[in-house]
Amino acid sequence: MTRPHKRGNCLHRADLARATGCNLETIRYYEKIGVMPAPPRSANGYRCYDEAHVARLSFVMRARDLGFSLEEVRSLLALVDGGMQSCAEVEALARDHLEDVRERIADLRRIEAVLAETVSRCSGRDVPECAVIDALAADSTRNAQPIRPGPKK
Amino acid sequence: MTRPHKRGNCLHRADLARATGCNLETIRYYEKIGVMPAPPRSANGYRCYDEAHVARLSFVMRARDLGFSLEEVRSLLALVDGGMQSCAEVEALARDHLEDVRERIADLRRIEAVLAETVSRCSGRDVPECAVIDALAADSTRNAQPIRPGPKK
DNA sequence: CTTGAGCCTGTACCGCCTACAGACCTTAGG
DNA sequence: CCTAAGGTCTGTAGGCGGTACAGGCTCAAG
Repeated sequence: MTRPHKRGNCLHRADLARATGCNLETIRYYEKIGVMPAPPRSANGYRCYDEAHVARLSFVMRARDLGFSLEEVRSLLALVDGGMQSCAEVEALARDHLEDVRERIADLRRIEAVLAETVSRCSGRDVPECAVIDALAADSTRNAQPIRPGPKK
Repeated sequence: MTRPHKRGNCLHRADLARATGCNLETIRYYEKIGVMPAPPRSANGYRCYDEAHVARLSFVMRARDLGFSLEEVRSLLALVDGGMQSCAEVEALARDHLEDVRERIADLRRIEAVLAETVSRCSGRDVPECAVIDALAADSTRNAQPIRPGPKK
């Protein structure tokens, strides 16, 4: 055994971190913002976690992996904790999030297209003309107003 | 004319904001972090911008729209400012960024697939069983270690 | 006894802004 | 001339989602 500190069947912070793959400090952070409950403490003041905490933090981590914001995670947890009369609410939350994800994908694909097209026009030679710079410098596609638009009340 | 304040042919912060679509406060922020140069001031202490500032900030905004980080923007600007002997360096930067964008898309598509599949299994009825919750609670796919892995090292 | 690991707390920092407080200046209207 | 409205200035706080470090305990092993 390399493990120090006797523990009365309780998991310390590092154990919880290892069990869930969560960063050590993040556990404390989640406690501070109320995503994880403040666990009981053992006599020395150490946090004392159990399997329920492992399950909850794993839940949180999986939700985060799927891109749910902490606010969304909080909502999910509230629905789970609240006896969960309704799968429908959870589903709505997940569908909203799915919509967000799809929008982000669409945004990135637009960016990808512009970027790929631009890069493809690069000569690759060491000359002062640069397609990328030109594309960025060209006053096209951006949504700016003309300067001093005249009497605009 | 609705515009207050006489200006000796100089653009004030709000003018620059309007001309570029940039947020007013962000201009000050970009100056603070060195992405925009500190402009000359007129007698009253107001920042005094010109067309060159409009061009530069537009450049920055377009790069940001394409998802370049401010650090990357700084590099692009340095290459532009440095006489630009080499389009190759700019191209490399843009290609790297394109790679990043593609990876982010791939990540999001994986998330989308899981989310869509999970949501599709929802009953939609007001019942305690919920495919989303089950999926999040199931101790599958995440990269955690077993608790107390015994003598390790 | 000393060393080292692990834990505790609080706080600062990261990127990228955004917003507000409190002061000053300018201009138009009465 | 005075006032009100709006622009500008500065510094600083907040927000997301953490991450990291300093300074101080406790604990177990050598």
